[in-house]
Amino acid sequence: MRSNGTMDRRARDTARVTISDLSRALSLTKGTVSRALNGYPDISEATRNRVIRAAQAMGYRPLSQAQAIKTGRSCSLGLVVELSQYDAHRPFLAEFLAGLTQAASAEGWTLTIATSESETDTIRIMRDLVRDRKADGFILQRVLWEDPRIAYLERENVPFICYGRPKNREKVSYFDVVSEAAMADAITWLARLGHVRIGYIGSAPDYAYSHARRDGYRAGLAAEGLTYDARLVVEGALSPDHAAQATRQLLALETPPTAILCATDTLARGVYEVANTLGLKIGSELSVVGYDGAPEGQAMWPRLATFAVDNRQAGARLGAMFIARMQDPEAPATQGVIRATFTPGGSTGRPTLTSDQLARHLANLAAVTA
Amino acid sequence: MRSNGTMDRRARDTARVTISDLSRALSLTKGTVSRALNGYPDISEATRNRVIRAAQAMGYRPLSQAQAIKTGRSCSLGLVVELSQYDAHRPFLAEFLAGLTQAASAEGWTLTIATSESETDTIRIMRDLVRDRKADGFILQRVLWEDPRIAYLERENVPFICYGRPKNREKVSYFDVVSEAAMADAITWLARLGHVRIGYIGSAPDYAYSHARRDGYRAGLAAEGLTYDARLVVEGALSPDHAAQATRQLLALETPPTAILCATDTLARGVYEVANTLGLKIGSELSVVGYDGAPEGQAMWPRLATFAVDNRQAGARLGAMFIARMQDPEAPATQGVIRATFTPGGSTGRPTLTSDQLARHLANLAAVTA
DNA sequence: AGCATTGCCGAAACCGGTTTCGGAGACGCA
DNA sequence: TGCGTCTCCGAAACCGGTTTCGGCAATGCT
Repeated sequence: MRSNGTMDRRARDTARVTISDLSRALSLTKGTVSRALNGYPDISEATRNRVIRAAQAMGYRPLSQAQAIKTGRSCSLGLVVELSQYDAHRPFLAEFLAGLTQAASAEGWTLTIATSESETDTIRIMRDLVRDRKADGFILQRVLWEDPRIAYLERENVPFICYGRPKNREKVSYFDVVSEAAMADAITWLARLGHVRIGYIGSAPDYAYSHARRDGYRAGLAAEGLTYDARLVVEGALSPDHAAQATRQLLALETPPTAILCATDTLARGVYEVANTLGLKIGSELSVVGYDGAPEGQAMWPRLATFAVDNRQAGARLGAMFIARMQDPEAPATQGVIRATFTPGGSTGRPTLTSDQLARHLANLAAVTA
Repeated sequence: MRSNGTMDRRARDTARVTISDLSRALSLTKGTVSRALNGYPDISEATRNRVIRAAQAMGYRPLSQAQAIKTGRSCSLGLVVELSQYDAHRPFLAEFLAGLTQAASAEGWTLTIATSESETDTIRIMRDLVRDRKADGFILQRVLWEDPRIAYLERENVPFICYGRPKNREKVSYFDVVSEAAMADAITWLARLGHVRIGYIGSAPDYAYSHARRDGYRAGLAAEGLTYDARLVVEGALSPDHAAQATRQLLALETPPTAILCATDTLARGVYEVANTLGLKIGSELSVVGYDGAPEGQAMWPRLATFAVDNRQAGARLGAMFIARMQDPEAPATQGVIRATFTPGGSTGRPTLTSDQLARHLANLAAVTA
């Protein structure tokens, strides 16, 4: 048994070709081979090529842990996902990880992932990870408008990159989906259908994306020549329940919205819930638009019109940007964006009732229920 | 700039206390300290305690990468998630990772995660990960009934543990949720409501869980004294579209089911879709039960009755089991299970129509539509 | 008292790399 | 021919640990 184990280890070890094997085969010293492979200028091109060729032929790959103890870099990017009460289920993670790991493994990097329960927990975990050299830096997702993680990492001089655009974004590297454009597009879409009063349910202003989406909503109204009415806006919703309450509030207005734009698909669930219990027909008597392209939107009936986010591409871009940044720390902050793509659904349509008619209809429905 | 970077590195390095620091403070050699901490028998209890106490006081934590190059163990467990066409969105991942990383970090381990696009890709990635010592072993999720990953890892003698129970499970370590019990419970629940003809839509038999759920369905029928009718069973569904087709097939029977049990929540989406387009009232004219407790079930209307799976606990248990196994490789395979918890929803109710009445009703609806 | 054990620790090699330093040889130039 | 310079590589220290080996002192035993 025991001997079996050791035999296996030995078998695996002999399978691995070390820098000593390589140097022996080339009749060079370890040091020379190392410098040749790492691009030191004091190696002639001839021997450098000879070394590289031999390394390739023998299948040599440096053991990153051995490098790490001298260089301090472990070639692994860290991701600490914070499990808050509301967005733990967000399924974007799988696709995002796919992109990240793909970009990482393309460069020979790996992804070290950890989870935390709170903000302070996150920072503690990040500290431990860099201290133990388990991560050279971090990808920050769900960035806050004023993110303590950014403050911490900047102070400690640990490399990082954001998925999202925080408040003071000039010096930080980020990648993001421009959801403000999506929100504006949604307004255009709804306005062309004939909607005049369009409500908005936004999420917590702590998050960076909340700002972008709210701004997009206002920009869209302006572009379509619709007047902004503060009563049509409810912000700070995080769960379907919050959104349901917001929906009831919006529908209780004397001139209620005929369409509601939600900052996330999850919030749209609350709108559906209220509409379904009231007996309001979604897609005609009330139009709804979400954002995220989450599978829950596909589970709704009628299917939720929303904006699909390519989280995989985001992950891939973020990973590539991060690694490039680690390669050349002198380079300035890199920034990039993509757009979300609209995916229509049965949840929008021409308004069959005007705002006034809708108010009366709601009164009737309430009377029937009572 | 450059000097800035090096200064930071030095600052971080001095912050880290090495085994040499510790040995110097104790007036012992590195070797003695190392053996003391690693439980070698040739160290007196007195000095061992002295060392441990000092280590704690000085905040010494061995650098895992340095250990790894000698021991071969990197104290990181690998997870390769395979992004198949259908279950990529499954949101279980976040909770599962939470459990895994929690268990890992409790023991000072980390989680290295990678993604792959196919089965052969997965095995290639696993091979690279152990070769480069980025993972000491693997957690296998979504295990297949006959899983090539298991065959590979057993052959290569790489430690692993399964989330799920494959075909030949005697010698493998696993943890699983006993979905067969849930399926049987679902039958009981439906039978008590008055359902006699209960359909079943199962997923691809490749997956290990498909077997458990199908068996549970049959066991439930037997327990309730209901006869098994092969025509009420459709298997091999992977997407809502497949499930929709299966639903149409079941409803076209001369004596259609008044309730449909689905192997997953995702499949239930297909049932809803057909019912909604036909105008069939879910929860009265047709009852539906799912499995997984996915958020999409909460987005459906009426809310899907399903079985919630505690993926976090599963992750935590799997992580702990794996690490324990690595600590003592001689130990026999460990195995454990938990049960899913039923979460009622509006999708089930007493059948307002018998099977025959439902068939006539469906004929009417079809006539109206045509 | 003499001798073989045993317990406990130091010394040193080792793991797989990186990095510094110094020197041999080729070369240019007077 | 002599000398300085430059190119390129070897030698060796180092990183932070682990593990083997050997020896000294204290014990047990006759």
